[in-house]
Amino acid sequence: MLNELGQTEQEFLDTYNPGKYEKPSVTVDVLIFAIHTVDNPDVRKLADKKLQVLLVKRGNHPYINNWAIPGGFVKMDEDLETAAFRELKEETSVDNIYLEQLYTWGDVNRDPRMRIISTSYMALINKKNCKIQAGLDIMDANWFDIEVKTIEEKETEYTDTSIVEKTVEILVKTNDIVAKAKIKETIKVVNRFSTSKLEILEQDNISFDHAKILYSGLMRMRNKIEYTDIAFSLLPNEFTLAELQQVYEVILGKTFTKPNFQRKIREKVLKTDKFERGAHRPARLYRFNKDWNK
Amino acid sequence: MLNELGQTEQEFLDTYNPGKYEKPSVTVDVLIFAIHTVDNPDVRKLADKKLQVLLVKRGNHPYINNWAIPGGFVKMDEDLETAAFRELKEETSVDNIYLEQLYTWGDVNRDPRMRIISTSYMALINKKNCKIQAGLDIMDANWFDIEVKTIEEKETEYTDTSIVEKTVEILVKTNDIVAKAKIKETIKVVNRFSTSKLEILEQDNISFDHAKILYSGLMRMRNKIEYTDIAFSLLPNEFTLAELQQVYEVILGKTFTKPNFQRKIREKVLKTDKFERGAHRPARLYRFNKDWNK
DNA sequence: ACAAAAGTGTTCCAAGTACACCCATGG
DNA sequence: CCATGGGTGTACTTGGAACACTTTTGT
Repeated sequence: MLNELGQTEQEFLDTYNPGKYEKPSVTVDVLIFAIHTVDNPDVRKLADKKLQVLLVKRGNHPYINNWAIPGGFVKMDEDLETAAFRELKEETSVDNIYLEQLYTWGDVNRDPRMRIISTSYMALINKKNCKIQAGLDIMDANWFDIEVKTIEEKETEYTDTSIVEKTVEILVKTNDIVAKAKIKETIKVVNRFSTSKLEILEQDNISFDHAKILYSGLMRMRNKIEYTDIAFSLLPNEFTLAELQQVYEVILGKTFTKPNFQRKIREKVLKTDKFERGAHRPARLYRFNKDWNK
Repeated sequence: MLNELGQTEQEFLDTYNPGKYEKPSVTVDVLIFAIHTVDNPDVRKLADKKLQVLLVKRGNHPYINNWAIPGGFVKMDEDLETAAFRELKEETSVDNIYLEQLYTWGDVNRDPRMRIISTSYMALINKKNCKIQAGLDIMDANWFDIEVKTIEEKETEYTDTSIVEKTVEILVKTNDIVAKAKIKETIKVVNRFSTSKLEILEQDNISFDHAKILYSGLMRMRNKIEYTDIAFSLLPNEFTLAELQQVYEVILGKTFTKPNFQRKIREKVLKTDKFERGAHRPARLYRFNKDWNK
């Protein structure tokens, strides 16, 4: 089969010039989430749990000394997902993890250096399996507690259109570092078509559009925890039902009553014969039932 | 604030060389779905509905004369989403549409010409609003009926691992063109971690990895129709409940009973005073209730 | 009249929600 | 003994699935 120039496929490929056009750079950014357990000095009280994200400090312009989602350029000889795994390993050296592609961010001016298109991934890890390693050109890496607050929610109704504008504040912090951003989410419904848009209104100590990436990762997590297994990726192989409940609560930002929660997740777990140690009244340990959706 | 070389941000940006590393090309591919109504000569019988996708014929190597998802390179001065809208408009010239980012495909050897990373989008359109336009380097564009058949589903169970391998055949066809592919989906669960992989086993008359893109678009559609509004994007502003039911059935590949379906979508629609015309027994027209989830 | 589709009601079951209660244990 | 959390049962409500039935209209 010949093309319009009378070339065979081999001839076409041999003369093809891939450098003809200017190209954007491509990076991967990996949101690494974990649950942090805050041990309580009073044994009778339950240990608290917090949702955390791993951020790295930028060592160069732009956003020098601000915090960013770990990531880097995709190499020419590695798949996109391989690049994400590589970035993840450079930070955490985990063996077995959950990694999911989230979204690709491609606005023209996301990065002041040049056109960069970035595919974001989300990793959920069990903190006991990982040690944070400082990367090469990274000055520092740290786990940040996450707080999301809705500041304002406004709805405007027209005949065939409705616009919902929601302003949220994302705050991430360690014991002595704070970074934050104010984000506006606009959901517009015109007739039967809905569109959604994210904007950064203001930000402090957070780099690029990373607050948007973090926010959309959190929202994806909230959605997926309801109908998938992802909660278990944040826990060790064996866990108590109270721990599992805490994970659901900290991600969804709401509370459940114990009997109802246990019925809700009944099919997703299997009893073991083991019990936790060192607690007030040791609770039974459970493990994930991989056949729950059959 | 100075970096390690003692540069200010402006100095850094002025001397920054974006061409240092080799870069992949970036494209967008837009899956354009629509519902086709097959009018029935017998007025007393209900018109049939089919799910269709718009494909274009490749005019050059590789995969010359095979069919492909419409798409093209992202320009340096346009956002990723803008590029997707541009591609969509080049094919359909629609005014108001649903467009959603699906997934970014970044395997090293997706394209024999060079390294291409492609972000796929999904558009759902109402066929009455669009005329197909042949693009510039496109020989032909056509609506294809879609059929998905599960060929085999095999499950292997180990102590801590289970592997589900599902083989499906995707067949797209017009009156005189057929293209098809066999795809294997592997879902592996190790302990509490699940991973999923798509492979093309064989394909005929379909270009690149586009069968994978089409398959994952179809699956996304099936998932989203259950908890979102997307079905309405495929219909005109006013529709009968039977039409809406047909859309659900054709996307999910299963049937509903009328009373149950109507209760299921009761909250999502609003009655109008109008009735359809020309039917055996004209049915009431409904429209989308944009406030259904309040 | 009858075929085909529009349109409505009733019953059953499963999953979620609210709430009430007893049991075990460290301080 | 009592605070704190572990563990269980019961009743109510909601949404889906199955099925039975009446009404309207072109041929």
